[in-house]
Amino acid sequence: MTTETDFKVTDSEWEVMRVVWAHGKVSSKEIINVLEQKMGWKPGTTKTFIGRLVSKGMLDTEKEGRRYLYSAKVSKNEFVRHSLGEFFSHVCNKEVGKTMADVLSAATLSHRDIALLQEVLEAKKEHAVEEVPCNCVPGQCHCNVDHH
Amino acid sequence: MTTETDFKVTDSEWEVMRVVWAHGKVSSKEIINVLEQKMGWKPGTTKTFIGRLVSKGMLDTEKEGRRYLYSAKVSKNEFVRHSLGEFFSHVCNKEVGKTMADVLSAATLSHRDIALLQEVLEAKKEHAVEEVPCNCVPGQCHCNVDHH
DNA sequence: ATCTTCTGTTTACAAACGTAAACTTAAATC
DNA sequence: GATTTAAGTTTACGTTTGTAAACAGAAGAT
Repeated sequence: MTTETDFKVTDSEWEVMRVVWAHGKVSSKEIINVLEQKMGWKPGTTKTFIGRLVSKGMLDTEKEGRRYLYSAKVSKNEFVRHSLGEFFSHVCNKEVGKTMADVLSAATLSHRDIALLQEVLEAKKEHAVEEVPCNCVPGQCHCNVDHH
Repeated sequence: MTTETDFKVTDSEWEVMRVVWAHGKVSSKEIINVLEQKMGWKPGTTKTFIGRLVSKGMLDTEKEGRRYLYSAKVSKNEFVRHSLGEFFSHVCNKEVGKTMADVLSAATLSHRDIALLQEVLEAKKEHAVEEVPCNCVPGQCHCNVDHH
Protein backbone atom coordinates (compact mmCIF):
# COMPACT_ATOMS: atom_id res chain seq x y z
CA MET A 1 0.00 0.00 0.00
CA THR A 2 3.01 2.25 -0.43
CA THR A 3 1.99 5.18 -2.57
CA GLU A 4 5.06 7.19 -1.65
CA THR A 5 7.82 7.26 -4.21
CA ASP A 6 10.93 5.60 -2.87
CA PHE A 7 14.00 6.90 -4.63
CA LYS A 8 16.00 3.88 -3.61
CA VAL A 9 16.54 1.92 -6.79
CA THR A 10 18.98 -0.94 -7.20
CA ASP A 11 21.40 -1.26 -10.09
CA SER A 12 19.18 -3.77 -11.84
CA GLU A 13 16.10 -1.67 -11.41
CA TRP A 14 18.02 1.28 -12.79
CA GLU A 15 18.50 -0.67 -16.01
CA VAL A 16 14.75 -0.95 -16.29
CA MET A 17 14.23 2.72 -15.54
CA ARG A 18 16.58 3.68 -18.34
CA VAL A 19 14.45 1.81 -20.83
CA VAL A 20 11.33 3.48 -19.52
CA TRP A 21 12.88 6.95 -19.60
CA ALA A 22 14.06 6.35 -23.13
CA HIS A 23 10.58 5.46 -24.32
CA GLY A 24 8.31 7.58 -22.20
CA LYS A 25 5.56 4.98 -22.33
CA VAL A 26 6.55 1.42 -22.95
CA SER A 27 5.24 -2.13 -22.74
CA SER A 28 6.87 -4.83 -20.66
CA LYS A 29 7.56 -6.69 -23.86
CA GLU A 30 9.82 -3.90 -25.05
CA ILE A 31 11.60 -3.64 -21.72
CA ILE A 32 12.12 -7.36 -21.67
CA ASN A 33 13.56 -7.29 -25.19
CA VAL A 34 16.02 -4.52 -24.51
CA LEU A 35 17.30 -6.06 -21.29
CA GLU A 36 17.45 -9.55 -22.70
CA GLN A 37 19.87 -8.05 -25.20
CA LYS A 38 21.87 -5.92 -22.86
CA MET A 39 21.83 -7.93 -19.66
CA GLY A 40 21.00 -11.42 -20.81
CA TRP A 41 18.05 -11.50 -18.42
CA LYS A 42 15.29 -14.04 -18.79
CA PRO A 43 11.84 -12.51 -19.20
CA GLY A 44 10.90 -13.54 -15.68
CA THR A 45 13.79 -11.58 -14.25
CA THR A 46 12.78 -8.38 -15.94
CA LYS A 47 9.17 -8.94 -14.92
CA THR A 48 10.26 -9.11 -11.31
CA PHE A 49 12.09 -5.81 -11.52
CA ILE A 50 9.19 -4.12 -13.25
CA GLY A 51 6.88 -5.37 -10.52
CA ARG A 52 9.16 -4.13 -7.79
CA LEU A 53 9.45 -0.72 -9.39
CA VAL A 54 5.69 -0.43 -9.59
CA SER A 55 5.42 -1.31 -5.88
CA LYS A 56 8.06 1.26 -5.04
CA GLY A 57 6.06 3.89 -6.85
CA MET A 58 8.77 4.53 -9.41
CA LEU A 59 6.60 3.43 -12.33
CA ASP A 60 3.09 4.41 -13.28
CA THR A 61 0.88 1.98 -15.14
CA GLU A 62 -1.82 2.65 -17.66
CA LYS A 63 -3.96 -0.22 -18.82
CA GLU A 64 -3.95 -0.66 -22.55
CA GLY A 65 -5.96 -3.67 -23.59
CA ARG A 66 -4.57 -6.78 -21.98
CA ARG A 67 -1.28 -5.18 -21.03
CA TYR A 68 0.05 -2.19 -19.23
CA LEU A 69 2.06 0.71 -20.51
CA TYR A 70 4.67 1.78 -18.03
CA SER A 71 5.96 5.28 -17.52
CA ALA A 72 8.31 6.86 -15.02
CA LYS A 73 6.89 8.68 -12.07
CA VAL A 74 10.19 10.43 -11.47
CA SER A 75 12.05 12.17 -14.25
CA LYS A 76 15.49 10.97 -15.13
CA ASN A 77 17.02 14.31 -14.26
CA GLU A 78 15.33 14.43 -10.92
CA PHE A 79 16.43 10.92 -10.20
CA VAL A 80 20.03 11.36 -11.25
CA ARG A 81 20.29 14.57 -9.29
CA HIS A 82 18.91 12.85 -6.24
CA SER A 83 21.21 9.87 -6.56
CA LEU A 84 24.28 12.01 -7.01
CA GLY A 85 23.25 13.96 -3.95
CA GLU A 86 23.16 10.72 -2.03
CA PHE A 87 26.53 9.80 -3.42
CA PHE A 88 28.10 13.04 -2.32
CA SER A 89 26.67 12.62 1.14
CA HIS A 90 29.58 10.21 1.57
CA VAL A 91 32.14 12.82 0.69
CA CYS A 92 33.19 15.86 2.70
CA ASN A 93 31.75 19.07 1.28
CA LYS A 94 35.24 20.48 1.18
CA GLU A 95 36.21 17.86 -1.36
CA VAL A 96 33.28 18.10 -3.70
CA GLY A 97 34.97 20.63 -5.92
CA LYS A 98 38.17 18.64 -6.19
CA THR A 99 36.20 15.49 -6.88
CA MET A 100 34.22 17.16 -9.63
CA ALA A 101 37.43 18.40 -11.18
CA ASP A 102 38.69 14.84 -11.10
CA VAL A 103 35.65 13.50 -12.85
CA LEU A 104 35.65 16.25 -15.41
CA SER A 105 39.25 15.72 -16.37
CA ALA A 106 38.48 12.06 -17.04
CA ALA A 107 35.22 12.66 -18.93
CA THR A 108 34.68 13.07 -22.64
CA LEU A 109 33.18 16.50 -23.14
CA SER A 110 31.93 18.40 -26.12
CA HIS A 111 32.63 22.06 -26.81
CA ARG A 112 29.06 22.77 -25.86
CA ASP A 113 29.44 20.89 -22.57
CA ILE A 114 32.50 22.89 -21.72
CA ALA A 115 30.78 26.13 -22.55
CA LEU A 116 27.84 25.18 -20.38
CA LEU A 117 30.08 24.24 -17.49
CA GLN A 118 32.01 27.46 -17.83
CA GLU A 119 28.80 29.41 -17.71
CA VAL A 120 27.76 27.62 -14.57
CA LEU A 121 31.12 28.30 -12.97
CA GLU A 122 31.03 31.92 -13.96
CA ALA A 123 27.65 32.25 -12.30
CA LYS A 124 28.91 30.39 -9.24
CA LYS A 125 31.67 32.94 -8.74
CA GLU A 126 29.04 35.33 -7.49
CA HIS A 127 28.25 33.25 -4.45
CA ALA A 128 31.51 31.41 -4.00
CA VAL A 129 32.69 31.13 -0.43
CA GLU A 130 36.14 31.69 0.91
CA GLU A 131 36.29 28.24 2.38
CA VAL A 132 33.72 25.47 2.07
CA PRO A 133 32.77 24.39 5.56
CA CYS A 134 33.42 20.80 6.48
CA ASN A 135 30.20 18.95 7.16
CA CYS A 136 31.68 15.80 8.58
CA VAL A 137 31.39 14.24 11.97
CA PRO A 138 34.55 14.48 14.04
CA GLY A 139 36.69 11.50 13.20
CA GLN A 140 35.33 10.94 9.75
CA CYS A 141 37.41 13.31 7.71
CA HIS A 142 40.77 14.97 7.86
CA CYS A 143 39.29 18.36 8.63
CA ASN A 144 38.21 17.00 11.94
CA VAL A 145 40.21 14.10 13.25
CA ASP A 146 40.54 13.80 16.99
CA HIS A 147 44.15 12.75 17.44
CA HIS A 148 43.34 11.03 20.73
CA MET B 1 40.81 -16.83 0.15
CA THR B 2 40.04 -13.62 -1.70
CA THR B 3 43.15 -11.50 -1.71
CA GLU B 4 41.84 -9.36 -4.54
CA THR B 5 40.49 -5.99 -3.54
CA ASP B 6 36.77 -5.78 -4.23
CA PHE B 7 35.71 -2.20 -4.76
CA LYS B 8 32.11 -3.01 -3.97
CA VAL B 9 31.42 -1.39 -0.63
CA THR B 10 28.00 -0.90 0.89
CA ASP B 11 26.80 2.37 2.39
CA SER B 12 27.46 1.14 5.92
CA GLU B 13 30.91 -0.06 5.07
CA TRP B 14 31.60 3.28 3.47
CA GLU B 15 30.99 4.90 6.85
CA VAL B 16 33.72 2.72 8.29
CA MET B 17 36.08 3.52 5.44
CA ARG B 18 35.68 7.22 6.03
CA VAL B 19 36.88 6.83 9.60
CA VAL B 20 39.86 4.81 8.45
CA TRP B 21 40.75 7.29 5.72
CA ALA B 22 40.51 10.13 8.20
CA HIS B 23 42.94 8.48 10.58
CA GLY B 24 45.31 6.60 8.36
CA LYS B 25 45.87 3.92 10.98
CA VAL B 26 43.18 3.38 13.53
CA SER B 27 41.99 0.94 16.15
CA SER B 28 38.58 -0.69 16.10
CA LYS B 29 37.84 1.11 19.35
CA GLU B 30 38.15 4.46 17.64
CA ILE B 31 36.03 3.38 14.69
CA ILE B 32 33.40 2.04 17.04
CA ASN B 33 33.36 5.30 18.97
CA VAL B 34 32.97 7.52 15.94
CA LEU B 35 30.18 5.43 14.45
CA GLU B 36 28.39 4.96 17.73
CA GLN B 37 28.17 8.75 17.71
CA LYS B 38 27.25 9.28 14.12
CA MET B 39 25.20 6.21 13.32
CA GLY B 40 24.06 4.98 16.69
CA TRP B 41 25.57 1.59 15.94
CA LYS B 42 26.23 -0.89 18.69
CA PRO B 43 29.86 -2.00 18.90
CA GLY B 44 28.95 -5.39 17.46
CA THR B 45 27.55 -3.81 14.35
CA THR B 46 30.70 -1.89 13.62
CA LYS B 47 32.79 -4.97 14.33
CA THR B 48 30.84 -6.85 11.68
CA PHE B 49 31.49 -4.20 9.07
CA ILE B 50 35.17 -4.01 9.93
CA GLY B 51 35.40 -7.77 9.56
CA ARG B 52 33.65 -7.72 6.23
CA LEU B 53 35.92 -4.99 4.94
CA VAL B 54 38.97 -6.97 5.95
CA SER B 55 37.59 -10.01 4.09
CA LYS B 56 36.91 -7.91 1.04
CA GLY B 57 40.49 -6.74 1.08
CA MET B 58 39.56 -3.13 1.59
CA LEU B 59 41.36 -2.92 4.94
CA ASP B 60 44.85 -3.94 5.93
CA THR B 61 45.57 -5.06 9.46
CA GLU B 62 48.71 -4.67 11.48
CA LYS B 63 48.94 -6.35 14.82
CA GLU B 64 49.72 -4.02 17.65
CA GLY B 65 49.75 -5.76 20.99
CA ARG B 66 46.41 -7.35 21.63
CA ARG B 67 44.61 -5.43 18.94
CA TYR B 68 44.88 -4.56 15.31
CA LEU B 69 45.45 -1.26 13.63
CA TYR B 70 43.43 -0.92 10.48
CA SER B 71 44.40 1.01 7.41
CA ALA B 72 42.86 1.41 3.98
CA LYS B 73 44.20 -0.64 1.13
CA VAL B 74 42.60 1.67 -1.40
CA SER B 75 43.00 5.43 -1.22
CA LYS B 76 39.94 7.56 -0.78
CA ASN B 77 40.55 9.32 -4.07
CA GLU B 78 40.95 6.11 -5.94
CA PHE B 79 37.82 4.75 -4.37
CA VAL B 80 35.67 7.81 -4.96
CA ARG B 81 36.84 8.01 -8.54
CA HIS B 82 35.99 4.38 -9.08
CA SER B 83 32.57 4.69 -7.48
CA LEU B 84 31.69 7.75 -9.49
CA GLY B 85 32.76 5.93 -12.61
CA GLU B 86 30.34 3.17 -11.70
CA PHE B 87 27.64 5.72 -11.08
CA PHE B 88 28.11 7.32 -14.46
CA SER B 89 27.96 3.94 -16.13
CA HIS B 90 24.22 4.34 -15.61
CA VAL B 91 24.10 7.60 -17.49
CA CYS B 92 24.54 8.19 -21.20
CA ASN B 93 27.94 9.68 -22.01
CA LYS B 94 26.19 12.44 -23.87
CA GLU B 95 24.61 13.60 -20.63
CA VAL B 96 27.61 13.54 -18.38
CA GLY B 97 28.47 17.16 -19.06
CA LYS B 98 24.96 18.36 -18.42
CA THR B 99 24.74 16.30 -15.26
CA MET B 100 27.99 17.71 -13.97
CA ALA B 101 26.76 21.21 -14.66
CA ASP B 102 23.67 20.37 -12.66
CA VAL B 103 25.64 19.16 -9.70
CA LEU B 104 28.01 22.08 -9.81
CA SER B 105 25.26 24.64 -9.80
CA ALA B 106 23.84 23.05 -6.66
CA ALA B 107 27.18 22.64 -4.87
CA THR B 108 28.88 24.99 -2.48
CA LEU B 109 32.19 25.92 -4.02
CA SER B 110 35.11 28.01 -2.91
CA HIS B 111 36.94 30.48 -5.12
CA ARG B 112 39.80 28.02 -5.23
CA ASP B 113 37.46 25.21 -6.30
CA ILE B 114 36.11 27.32 -9.10
CA ALA B 115 39.57 28.27 -10.24
CA LEU B 116 40.59 24.64 -10.27
CA LEU B 117 37.54 23.62 -12.22
CA GLN B 118 38.09 26.39 -14.71
CA GLU B 119 41.64 25.24 -15.21
CA VAL B 120 40.48 21.72 -15.85
CA LEU B 121 37.90 22.94 -18.34
CA GLU B 122 40.43 25.12 -20.08
CA ALA B 123 42.69 22.11 -20.48
CA LYS B 124 39.77 20.01 -21.66
CA LYS B 125 39.09 22.40 -24.50
CA GLU B 126 42.14 21.05 -26.22
CA HIS B 127 40.63 17.61 -26.67
CA ALA B 128 36.96 18.46 -26.66
CA VAL B 129 34.91 16.64 -29.24
CA GLU B 130 32.26 18.05 -31.52
CA GLU B 131 29.68 15.63 -30.20
CA VAL B 132 30.05 13.11 -27.42
CA PRO B 133 29.15 9.71 -28.80
CA CYS B 134 26.25 7.92 -27.18
CA ASN B 135 27.37 4.74 -25.49
CA CYS B 136 23.98 3.28 -24.75
CA VAL B 137 22.32 0.14 -25.93
CA PRO B 138 19.49 0.73 -28.37
CA GLY B 139 16.34 1.30 -26.39
CA GLN B 140 18.01 2.56 -23.28
CA CYS B 141 18.44 6.20 -24.09
CA HIS B 142 16.85 8.83 -26.26
CA CYS B 143 19.77 8.88 -28.67
CA ASN B 144 18.85 5.42 -29.68
CA VAL B 145 15.24 4.46 -29.17
CA ASP B 146 13.75 1.98 -31.56
CA HIS B 147 10.28 3.37 -32.15
CA HIS B 148 8.74 -0.07 -32.70
C1' DA C 1 -17.03 -22.15 -26.99
C1' DT C 2 -12.49 -23.77 -26.60
C1' DC C 3 -7.79 -23.49 -26.91
C1' DT C 4 -3.64 -20.94 -27.08
C1' DT C 5 -0.89 -17.25 -25.91
C1' DC C 6 0.36 -13.02 -23.76
C1' DT C 7 1.17 -10.55 -19.70
C1' DG C 8 0.95 -9.66 -15.01
C1' DT C 9 1.28 -11.94 -10.19
C1' DT C 10 3.01 -15.45 -6.82
C1' DT C 11 6.24 -18.17 -5.13
C1' DA C 12 11.17 -19.64 -4.64
C1' DC C 13 15.62 -19.51 -3.22
C1' DA C 14 20.45 -18.23 -2.66
C1' DA C 15 23.55 -14.32 -1.74
C1' DA C 16 24.28 -9.85 0.22
C1' DC C 17 23.21 -6.47 3.82
C1' DG C 18 21.93 -4.39 8.31
C1' DT C 19 21.97 -5.24 12.82
C1' DA C 20 23.72 -7.41 16.79
C1' DA C 21 24.47 -10.86 20.55
C1' DA C 22 27.43 -14.68 21.98
C1' DC C 23 31.77 -16.70 22.23
C1' DT C 24 36.77 -16.93 22.58
C1' DT C 25 41.20 -15.69 23.46
C1' DA C 26 44.87 -13.00 24.88
C1' DA C 27 46.35 -9.16 27.53
C1' DA C 28 46.11 -6.39 31.73
C1' DT C 29 45.31 -6.13 36.53
C1' DC C 30 44.88 -7.60 41.34
C1' DG D 1 48.23 -17.08 39.15
C1' DA D 2 43.27 -15.93 38.95
C1' DT D 3 40.21 -12.70 37.24
C1' DT D 4 38.55 -9.11 34.62
C1' DT D 5 38.38 -6.89 30.25
C1' DA D 6 39.13 -5.57 25.66
C1' DA D 7 39.27 -7.16 20.80
C1' DG D 8 38.57 -10.21 17.22
C1' DT D 9 35.56 -14.20 15.41
C1' DT D 10 31.22 -16.92 15.04
C1' DT D 11 26.67 -17.33 14.83
C1' DA D 12 22.03 -15.37 14.08
C1' DC D 13 18.28 -13.60 11.78
C1' DG D 14 15.17 -10.62 9.19
C1' DT D 15 15.25 -7.80 4.82
C1' DT D 16 16.71 -6.71 0.22
C1' DT D 17 18.52 -8.03 -4.14
C1' DG D 18 19.38 -11.03 -8.15
C1' DT D 19 17.57 -14.46 -10.71
C1' DA D 20 13.81 -17.07 -12.40
C1' DA D 21 10.14 -20.62 -12.76
C1' DA D 22 5.24 -21.50 -11.96
C1' DC D 23 0.72 -19.89 -12.12
C1' DA D 24 -3.49 -17.31 -13.29
C1' DG D 25 -6.42 -14.61 -16.00
C1' DA D 26 -7.75 -12.28 -20.00
C1' DA D 27 -7.42 -11.48 -24.90
C1' DG D 28 -7.04 -13.45 -29.40
C1' DA D 29 -7.52 -17.25 -32.58
C1' DT D 30 -9.94 -21.37 -34.42
